[in-house]
Amino acid sequence: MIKAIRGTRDILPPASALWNHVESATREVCRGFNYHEIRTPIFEETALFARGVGEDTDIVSKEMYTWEDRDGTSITLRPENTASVIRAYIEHRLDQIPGLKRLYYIGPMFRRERPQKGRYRQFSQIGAECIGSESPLIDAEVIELSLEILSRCGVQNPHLLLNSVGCKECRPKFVQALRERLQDVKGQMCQDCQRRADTNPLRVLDCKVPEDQNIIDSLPSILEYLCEPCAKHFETVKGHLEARGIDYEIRSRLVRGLDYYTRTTFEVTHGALGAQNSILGGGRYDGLAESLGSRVAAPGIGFSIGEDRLVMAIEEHVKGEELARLDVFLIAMGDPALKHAAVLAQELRRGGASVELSADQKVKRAMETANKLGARYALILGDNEIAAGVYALKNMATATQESLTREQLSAALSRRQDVVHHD
RNA sequence: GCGCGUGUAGCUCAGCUGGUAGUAGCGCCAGAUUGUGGUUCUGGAUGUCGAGGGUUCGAAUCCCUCCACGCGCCCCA
Repeated sequence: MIKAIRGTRDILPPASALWNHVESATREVCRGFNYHEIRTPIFEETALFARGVGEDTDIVSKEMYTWEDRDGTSITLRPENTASVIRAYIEHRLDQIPGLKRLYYIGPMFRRERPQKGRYRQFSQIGAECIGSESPLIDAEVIELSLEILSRCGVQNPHLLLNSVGCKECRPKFVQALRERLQDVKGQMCQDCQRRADTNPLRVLDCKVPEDQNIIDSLPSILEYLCEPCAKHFETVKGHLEARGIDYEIRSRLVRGLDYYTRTTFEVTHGALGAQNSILGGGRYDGLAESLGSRVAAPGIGFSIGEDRLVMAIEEHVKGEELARLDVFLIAMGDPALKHAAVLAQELRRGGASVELSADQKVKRAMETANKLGARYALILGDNEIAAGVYALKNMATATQESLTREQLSAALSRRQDVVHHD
């Protein structure tokens, strides 16, 4: 039997209801911030990611799904979406349209890594980008948006980590200083760090080996090397976050894996996600457009949320079963009742209720089914009801049943709907 | 890509040092006088023991390879 390939998975009901919940909450929040959806292709020319994300990153050097198209073009399934968004921005000259471009996206990304909990080869990201401004006010807005999405989706206790990685003026000076310092101390560090000290000194800062922490604490901090404009930018971002009542922790060791980041970088972690505790990552990318070969500047900042991890973070207390619960299981007995019931089902659905018409006319069997489906109500329609012009509505949880007129029925169900929709 | 671990009915698992799978729990199906479920009772179905190969008279149990999943590393969402 053929199975889903490694690192991919099916999302079935009722779990899929959680994904819908997350996505509709996202869309609502984005609309509130005036961010609008952009849909870019799932595959692009390989060069876009190589140049955008960076040749030396792990993503580009070993994690992309790349193949040669029939005309010889190298094509890659997108491993992330920011490069595509910037490409679209430039391609469609969105800089010529008034106002900043506030965009969001939801969709699958592909990276060929070893799958484990919270890491898949096809995974979904929810992201947003604000393009066209270098203002630190925008940094705060984007961070606020990201946290608001998490909050509205039901994530509890997110922890925001904040840093600045400087710009192309000041970061090289820091890397140089770090490299020099590491030459003196790397002998006392773990094997990995000894290797990183030469290959990618910034990565040393991310080391989690307990014995290395004291040494890492003694290493130079990027924040001490920020140039005047970068330092000022960072201070202003912090001020705007505080004005918004957003708590953050400065984590000068926070280095992100994509080459395009400049100045502000941030990450949100969440407990109980295992080794992949990062639920959201983002940062500013003022030089990205230029590195894609654009003559048009497109400074911006954005983030992406791991949707799989977001769902994982909320599934303890947000239940798909509840979100997907059937409102009404409609039991009709006899042919006239069945036809009457079909029309009633139409009306109730138009009123916003979910309604399943029982395929079984035996009340006992149908009630069993209603119970197994977890329906909120069983609605019974037989000769007695038709003769009396009423409907028998049974609350499955309380086992209470009442005879209602058509109007009373609508009222009873719409009251219920309000509750449902607020969750 | 590397290391460790796991893989038995739909799900959770039992199966001791190899002898040919379990009255297991939950679920599922059918019944207990035909307009009422969830608790009860009775009966029933279901597994190529992850896949392939090897050792053996004989393997779910030992060995090899592969696959999937979990944990960690690397890295990231």
